[in-house]
Amino acid sequence: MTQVEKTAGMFMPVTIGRASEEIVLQVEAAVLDGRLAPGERLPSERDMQVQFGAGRGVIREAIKTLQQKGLLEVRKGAKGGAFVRSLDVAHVSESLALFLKLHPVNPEKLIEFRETMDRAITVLAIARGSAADKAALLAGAQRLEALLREPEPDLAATDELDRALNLRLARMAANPLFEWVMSALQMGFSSHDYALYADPVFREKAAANWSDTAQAIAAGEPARALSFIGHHYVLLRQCVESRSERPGSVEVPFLNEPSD
Amino acid sequence: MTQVEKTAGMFMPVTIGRASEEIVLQVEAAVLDGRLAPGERLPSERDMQVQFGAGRGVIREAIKTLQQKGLLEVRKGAKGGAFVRSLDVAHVSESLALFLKLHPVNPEKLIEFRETMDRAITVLAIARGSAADKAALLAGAQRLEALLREPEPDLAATDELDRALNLRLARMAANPLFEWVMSALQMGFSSHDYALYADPVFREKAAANWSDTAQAIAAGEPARALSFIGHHYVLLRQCVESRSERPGSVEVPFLNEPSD
DNA sequence: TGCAAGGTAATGGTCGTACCATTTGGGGCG
DNA sequence: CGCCCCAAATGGTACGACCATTACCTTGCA
Repeated sequence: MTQVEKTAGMFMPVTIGRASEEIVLQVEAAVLDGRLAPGERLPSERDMQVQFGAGRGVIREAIKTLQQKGLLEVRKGAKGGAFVRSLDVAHVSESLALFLKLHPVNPEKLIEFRETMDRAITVLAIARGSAADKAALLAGAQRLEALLREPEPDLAATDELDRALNLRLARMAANPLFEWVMSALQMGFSSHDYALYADPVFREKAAANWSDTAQAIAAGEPARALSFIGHHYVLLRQCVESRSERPGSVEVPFLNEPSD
Repeated sequence: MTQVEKTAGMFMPVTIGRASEEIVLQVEAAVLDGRLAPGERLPSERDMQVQFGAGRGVIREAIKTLQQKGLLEVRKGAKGGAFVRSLDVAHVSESLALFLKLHPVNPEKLIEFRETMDRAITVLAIARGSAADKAALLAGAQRLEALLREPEPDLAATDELDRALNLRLARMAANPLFEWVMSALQMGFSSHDYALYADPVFREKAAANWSDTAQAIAAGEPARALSFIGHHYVLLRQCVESRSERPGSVEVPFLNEPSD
């Protein structure tokens, strides 16, 4: 390594307390104030071992922490190493999603919250979404409807498409905070919509309603769109309530284990 | 360790891919489906080394990751070890704060999101909040107004009180999701509010408006309350815009470092 | 000359061992 | 009976070795 490291002198040997925490703080500070930009590469573990005056295990633990924080991305092999990463909103959503998985909420509360978000997002998306976005949303909704009208719908595929559509809609709102929350909600719980599409009674109505909603959005008709959204959540509430009336598997209602 | 570990047979030796990731997944799964409850202690690193059939470094890296996720808390010394922790919303806040530091979102987006939440919360709080809650909210708002009318207001105190009022309002909505999301975003908001209360021009109006809002909520008048909330955000927008017009200290606008 | 195959060096991933630092708890001594 | 000190448990750190993967370069063949 004859090439001069940019990070030469950027880091101080650690002396106090938990060494790895100290390293995390130093690197994090360097990223936050721009001394390290996204895409830049940190020295190799063995070089940092020298710069920080610490053992390699400590360096690796610090990198692991920073990786988990979403600040670093690690590639192996020659020209590999730890690279500064531009933290994306999905990472923050994961954090919230994990929290939500550990704190089960009443389905009604979840529906209430989602409906609130959905209404706000829809209005914003109509105002800000591009024509291409709206066309794509409509096409997706119609594809979802087609999938759901098949005699034996692929629920995994429809669930996935439903998620993608919701996420696209949130993105059209052009406000990362809405995107963050919706994305977290999707990661945190998902089986409501899944259940909605699982029931053949609700499936068709919900599918048609999605298309209607997308059409209203594409046409720039917020009032119509909000009506359809209201309809969607009426269906969802009916579906959830009808399931909770039936005994059996009521105890663990809406948290699906990501079984792998 | 003659005592039988509860975790005996709970974990499988790792064989595939990145070993530490595999361990993280196994422990996370155990926590998520309740096999490991908050407060419980995992085996010692040396024991897990045997259970997972991996080196100690790998175990430690997995623990570090889980610690960073907020799922574990590590204590050293005898009777120490890794303990399952009940993930709190503050952890999500940290994650979001880091994101906001790296991707400063337009203050307008922040305000937009918050206004949406606030309107929904207000309507719910009026419908569901107890009389005692409403009285306490009103009393707090009036105390805030009194504090802000002093010639030299204690901005730290008013900021704290404002925070408490917002949190109380969110709690009155009786939907934990609103409360969590508002909590997670508190620190993104706080410097805006700080600016609002720091400016003597806006201070008085905002203070009076808080009281008006609380009064409308206490009186069960949603339309009035929403009008006042609209007024609040008009003020906030004016304040932010007037600050962004003035050069100087615009670079570091709204995130205050939680220095500890 | 061009391209493909194999070698080589850089680098993260894993393992093992040894030792240090901290905390708990109990046993011995006053 | 109470205080102090030592021993055990356990996380924290260091060092060294080797493996696996990857990018790059050299060599040799067409």
